[in-house]
Order: sequence, then structure tokens, then C-alpha cells
Amino acid sequence: MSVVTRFAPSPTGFLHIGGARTALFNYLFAKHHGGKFLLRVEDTDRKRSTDEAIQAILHSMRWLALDWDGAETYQSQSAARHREVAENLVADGKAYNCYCTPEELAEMRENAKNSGGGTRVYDGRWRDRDPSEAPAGIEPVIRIKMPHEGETTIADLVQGNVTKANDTLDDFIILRSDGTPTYMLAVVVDDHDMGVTHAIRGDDHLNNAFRQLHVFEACGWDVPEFAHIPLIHGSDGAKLSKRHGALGVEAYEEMGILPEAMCNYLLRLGWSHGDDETISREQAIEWFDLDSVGRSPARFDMDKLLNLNAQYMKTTDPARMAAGVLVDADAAGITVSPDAEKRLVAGMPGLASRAKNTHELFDLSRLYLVDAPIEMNEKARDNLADPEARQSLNELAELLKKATSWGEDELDGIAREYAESKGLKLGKVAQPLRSALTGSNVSPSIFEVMAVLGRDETLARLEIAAD
RNA sequence: GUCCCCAUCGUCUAGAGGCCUAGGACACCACCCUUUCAAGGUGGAGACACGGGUUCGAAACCCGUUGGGGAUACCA
Repeated sequence: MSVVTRFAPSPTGFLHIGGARTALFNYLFAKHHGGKFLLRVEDTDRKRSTDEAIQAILHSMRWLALDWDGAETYQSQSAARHREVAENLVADGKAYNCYCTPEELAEMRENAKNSGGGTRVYDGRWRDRDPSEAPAGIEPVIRIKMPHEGETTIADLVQGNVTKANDTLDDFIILRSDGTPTYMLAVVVDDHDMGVTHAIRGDDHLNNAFRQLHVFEACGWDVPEFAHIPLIHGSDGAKLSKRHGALGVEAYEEMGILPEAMCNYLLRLGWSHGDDETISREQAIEWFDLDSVGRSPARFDMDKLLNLNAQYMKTTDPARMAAGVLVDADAAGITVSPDAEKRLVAGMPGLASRAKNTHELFDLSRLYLVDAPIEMNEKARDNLADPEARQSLNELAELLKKATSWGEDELDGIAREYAESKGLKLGKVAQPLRSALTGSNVSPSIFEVMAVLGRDETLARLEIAAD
């Protein structure tokens, strides 16, 4: 049997970081087994679902390269089918109409609380009542009949065997009084109709699985395998919420995180393969399995994400990184000449090893993006205010003009020779040079910068600074 | 309250009863490299929540305690 997994977000906001990991695990599991990964938007709750949220989720899924098979489906479009299933269940005597008022329900909840637990909230008062007793003017809901005795065991692929006493399960609503399905019915029907073989989702659904299991059985359908993965918590161990900072994956995209780094980080949260830390998508597909998913919740650690991001930036193709920088440059209103673009790509390795995110990379890149004259920061101006520094810059410039080649090593040699001839430490020469060429006191190796900048641009910047 | 789940360095984790004097990664500290800043290299500090069992032997298995989390909707 071919594997079919699905990611089923409810479009009430952006793609949550935890949801992204759930999606990733579903994707990886499906790909590992050569199966299909489906996307189903759970917009059953029309009031809370928005089109903006749907677009945001699809955008983030694409950004993370979690490509789903076929077109995404929308749960709300199957409403008629859901209703039909619920009504069939009533006809089969496996579900029934319930005419309770909200007030009666509130009272039951109160009773359940006061009784010290051990009892269901809904007392089943319409479970065996004859339909002829139905009060007029009340649209009923449909409740499913849950078993009252024995226990239910779920063989969860992550959590192991989990058993729950059936008397803790009450007859929950599967169809609302307005004829729309509840989540509990809709997931079951859709998972069945879509041929889902493995339901991999958050831990918070573990309790629901017991309920859904009985819906599957009432319908006479095969029950998919369940795998409930632990939730991601904030740095303080509590459920991830707004006060923990960014929750949506789009926020990380905006922060300058690479999608590969994000996926790698998420993958290692709750899943491991020995001591491996940096894992490519291909490798992840080959290695991923549910056995290696941990059972305890993990905390989100921004530092580690940033570290991983830095590693990916260093190893990603310079041309691609440069393209990202150009986007930032454009947003900042900087026009980049073709020459500058070449410099950017050539200088990328030296830049990328100094940045933690793409925006830092853009900032670092500025020295290559513009042509002389360049902007100077305060430290650079201070450095160049020294007459001796300008003097040495002038002398060095003369030597550089005579350089026969413009490679990093040769430039380094010229500067060293010059410093030695003047009895100066190399730093005495290199720092003013750095200020003159980069407009800053911090930069990649200054000889690398010169090599990347090229003879003309280097000399032009030197001339301006030495004046 | 009740039900369910979880528990190894600050964090993510390795660990399938002897390979554990508990390993790796991030963060932290020191040193090296060095023209600045990073990166990189080397080293350091740092954990099996607690109490009982089981066993010749438990981080690993069982029970309890404590702590954390989740679920208890005509939300998903």
C-alpha cells in the first residue's frame, strides 16, 4: 500500500512554526516512502477562516519547498458529503439527533466539573430518546454514539500504545445545527476520501484520535496510522505564543533566514539521526522515519537557528546569495551596476562567512555595491583624519599603481613590503587602507577586498581617501 | 478538577541493560590563527529530576513522587 500523508492547517493565521514542522515531517515521511503528500485547508469554520491566511500559508509552504502533490483541497467544499455521512450514521443508528439548548449544555458542564471528574460532560440525554419527543422549533445537532464500556487503544507510531477508558469519551457533535460538520467529522471523512494512510500531526490531537477512531469504525472504514509529534515550546517551556516573538514562518523569511536552514532546524527539533546536524533535503528524505521522532516537547532556540543559517549562507551558491542581496539593495534604493554585481558575486565567500542572516549580508555587501566615492562611517573618518595614515596611503597607492598583477597574494605582499620598509606593523597600514576602501573599520580581508574591487575602483577610492 | 502525554548539560539531542569516566551541536569561557570583524582550529566548564524496586549490572526496565505540557467547544 502506497503511503499518503497530508498537512491540514486551519487558515486562521499565518503558518505557525509548529505547523511548519508538522508539514515537514509529513512531507519527508511521504517522500521517504515514495508516497504522496497532500495539502488540505481546514476551513470548516467559515467565520474564522480568511483568504489572507490561506495565501500566507501557501506562500510559506512554497517558500519552505514543501511541495504538495496535486492541487490543495478545501474542506468547506465537501460540506455536503460530510452532512451525508452524518445523516447515514443517524440512519444506521450510530448517531442521533440532540435537541439540547446551550443552557442545558452549560449546566452539564457545570455538573461534570462539580462531580470531581470521572464522568462525561454530555450526559447522553438524547442518545436513546425517541425522535418523536423532539421539541418543536429547535434545529438539532447530530451526535455520535460512543462506546460506554471497555477501552480504546491507539498504536501511535510516535507515542506507542496509548489507552483510554471509553467511559471518558462522550457523545460529541459531528454535525452542527446549521448542518455544517465539526472538525471531528470532517477530518475523518476527508482522510478517508483522500486515502490518507498516515496522520502525522501535533500532540494536541492525541486525545482527538480516540474520538476519531470511533467515527472511522462507525463508518466502517479503515483507520489510518496515527503519529502524534510533540509540540514546540517557547524558550521558557510554555506553549509557543506571541510573547515568545515570531510565530509565523514568514517572520523568519523576513528576518533573513534561508528556507534550507529553517527546514534543517525544524527537522532537528524532535527528530535525530545520530549526531548529524547539517542535513540536506535529499539526505533527510533518505533518513527520515517516525521511529526516530522524540516524544518530549522541544524548545525553540533562535541562536541555533541563526548558527545553522550562517552555515547555509556560507555554503550556498554565491550567485544565489548575491541575487538575494540585490533584492535588499533594490528595496534600499541602491542601483547596482553590472560591475558591482560581479564584485558582489566574487566577494560573496568573504561576506557570507561574516553574516548570520541575509540582511546582515546585505549590509556587509554595501562596500561592493556602490562605486567611488563611498560613504564613510565615523570610525573610518577618524582613521583617515590622521595625516600619517593618509601619507602612507598615498605612498602605498604609488606602489600599487606599479603592481603587475592584481591578485590577493601579490597585493598582500606589496603592503607587507611597504610596511616593513617603513618600520610599521602591517596593521598600521591595513587599517587606514580598510577605512579608505570599505568606509568602515570592519570588513573582510582587505587584500581580498582589493582583489575583488579591482585595480581601478581600488585606486579611485584610495585617491579620494588620501586627499 | 478529570483524562492523556512527557522528563539526559542553559537549549537541541546521542543513548535499544554492560561499549558511559554519559557522546555531539548551539550558546558560554580560554587559547591558536590573524590586517579588523567573522569564519576556522584546539581545549574548558556544563546533564541522566527525586525515591523505591527488577538485575550480577541500570541513563536505559517497572512503580511511585515531583515538575512540565496537552486535551477537556455547535474551534480546528
